[in-house]
Amino acid sequence: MKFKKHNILYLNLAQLIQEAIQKSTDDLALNLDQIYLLLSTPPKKDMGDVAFACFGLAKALKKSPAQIAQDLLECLNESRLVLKSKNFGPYLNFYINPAEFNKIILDEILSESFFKSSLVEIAPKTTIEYSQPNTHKELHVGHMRNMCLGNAIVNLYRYVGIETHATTFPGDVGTHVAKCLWYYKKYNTEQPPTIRQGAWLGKLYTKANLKLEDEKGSENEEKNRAELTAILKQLHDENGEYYTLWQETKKWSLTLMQEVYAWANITFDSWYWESDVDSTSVALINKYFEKGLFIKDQGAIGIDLSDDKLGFCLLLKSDGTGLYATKDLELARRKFEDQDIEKSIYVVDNRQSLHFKQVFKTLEKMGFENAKNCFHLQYEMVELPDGAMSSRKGNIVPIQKLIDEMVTKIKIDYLNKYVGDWHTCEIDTVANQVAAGAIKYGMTRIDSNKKIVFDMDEWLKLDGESGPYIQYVHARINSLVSKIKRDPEIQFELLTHELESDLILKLSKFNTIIENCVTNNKTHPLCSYLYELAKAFNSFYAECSVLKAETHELVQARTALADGVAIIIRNGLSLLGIDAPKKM
RNA sequence: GCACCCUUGGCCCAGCUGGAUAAGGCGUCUGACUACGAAUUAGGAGAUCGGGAGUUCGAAUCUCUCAGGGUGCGCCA
Repeated sequence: MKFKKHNILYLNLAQLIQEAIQKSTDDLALNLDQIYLLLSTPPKKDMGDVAFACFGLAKALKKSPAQIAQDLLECLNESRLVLKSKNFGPYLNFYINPAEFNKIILDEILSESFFKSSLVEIAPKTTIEYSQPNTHKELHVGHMRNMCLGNAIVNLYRYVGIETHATTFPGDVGTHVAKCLWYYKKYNTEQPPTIRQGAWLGKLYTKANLKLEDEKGSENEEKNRAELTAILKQLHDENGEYYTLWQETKKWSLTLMQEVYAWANITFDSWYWESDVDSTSVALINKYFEKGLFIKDQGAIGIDLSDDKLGFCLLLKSDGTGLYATKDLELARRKFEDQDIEKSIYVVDNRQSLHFKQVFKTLEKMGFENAKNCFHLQYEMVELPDGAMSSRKGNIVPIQKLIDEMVTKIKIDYLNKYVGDWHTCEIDTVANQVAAGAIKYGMTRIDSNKKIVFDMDEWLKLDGESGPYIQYVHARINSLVSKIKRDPEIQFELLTHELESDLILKLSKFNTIIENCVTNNKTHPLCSYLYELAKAFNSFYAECSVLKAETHELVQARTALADGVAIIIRNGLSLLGIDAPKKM
């Protein structure tokens, strides 16, 4: 995808520099794109607001970068956006003219037109698949990372103007289901609870595993295996008591997923169930086997990808049934053909790296043109301090446990003071919004290729760099802004304090940060940005009084600035799937 | 054995599409509230960016190599 040059300041300065280069030499013409990309931020405020590094021109001009910076300085035209320019060694730095810049940026943000235009020039229609939980298992904080990441990426893609289809692919078939039902029918003595049956079911799955593990090597091992095979056959043939039980219990798991999605405010444009692609995926493989693309080896069917250094990809077991890759091929076919998409993104943890390489390569060999536009967006796992989480072993932190503890903690530590003052339901709403802020920010703020070691006590601490810190700034601004009646005309040029211009410059970079997130499929740059913005506001707030500013006009201008910060925060948090409460 | 990912102050983490003095958070030490909402803020101490080599005018950033940690590699999903 290709982005427009949407940063007004950078575009303006790039044009200015281009003119200066043309004026100073005939030998060299840099295009606007190149100059635009060479602009950066100086390390210190007193060195200017934007820097142009001249190193790249040195070779072509046969002059030192420092000399070039000086020469360019002399050739610079006037610009209303630039107060002054100065060379610092090899850098040509610009000081923004607040009289002009403040108004351009804040007008756009306050009218919200800043967020409305598409940032991309070319945008392939994209499907993003995320959240592939298994039924009959409990959702844990590892699934939460996937959901938060996937949802934020979808939001970011849509924000920049890419037509995006969000889809999910839950696993409702397989041996894990058989194990769970086996235990339920034969050994469970408890009555299913009336609420959260899905979580209870997940615990049965763990018990089933422990029992099977326990009886390994005993006289029961063979019997257990035979029983599981029989259950799988019933599920496959779609009849029998286990099939009925499967239908019932699958609903419980679905309810669990829907509760969590509803809490996290996540929706999908389509749901693909694994059971749904099961039989057609086998047919698909057989079709291509007959065409001669796949080979039979030791009774099983697969594709030899060793020429591509991807080993052998097994597609049909010797009993004729499919595997994970089998279903992913059929699912990909449906996405390409049913949804008419050009690009396909899979948000799945990095253990599946080889799997997706094999699937994408196989799709290519099957003749799908868009196979080259498939992308595995991988992320590292969420682990516990004593190692990996495993539903099989039962050492997991369930999502609902995290949510419950977080909500409770927020009510006790922060919202208790409003009891009697606010409606109970209002406290409840805000507690959930703040909990979501903490959890979603926590899940998206770390680079996706770093693992997260989950420690409940650490997560419940809400100070420092956190979602609630940013939400708090928003709430505080909301309270501030509501105290002032706004004039129709604001004198933005009055905002000349260092902390004010710093804030405005940061605000202007919002879309550039988003561009960075989308090009790299990352969420953490947006998190860092919002935190830095919130922090910069707090510094401003501590130093510059808004309500007690010296003049009426300055009160107005600062209020408008604060409002602009709140608007950026609100929009930025919403891309992370986080609400910004008006009070908290 | 092969492949991929990670390694930055006591702990966590940003910077990695090469550039100016490596940015934050937690913890720690010292200050600021009868408040424009302290879920806040001002400041101090704390880093040979895992080791080594190379490319470059310039490397936390790119290449190679070594070490440590993690993950994956045909009948689970």
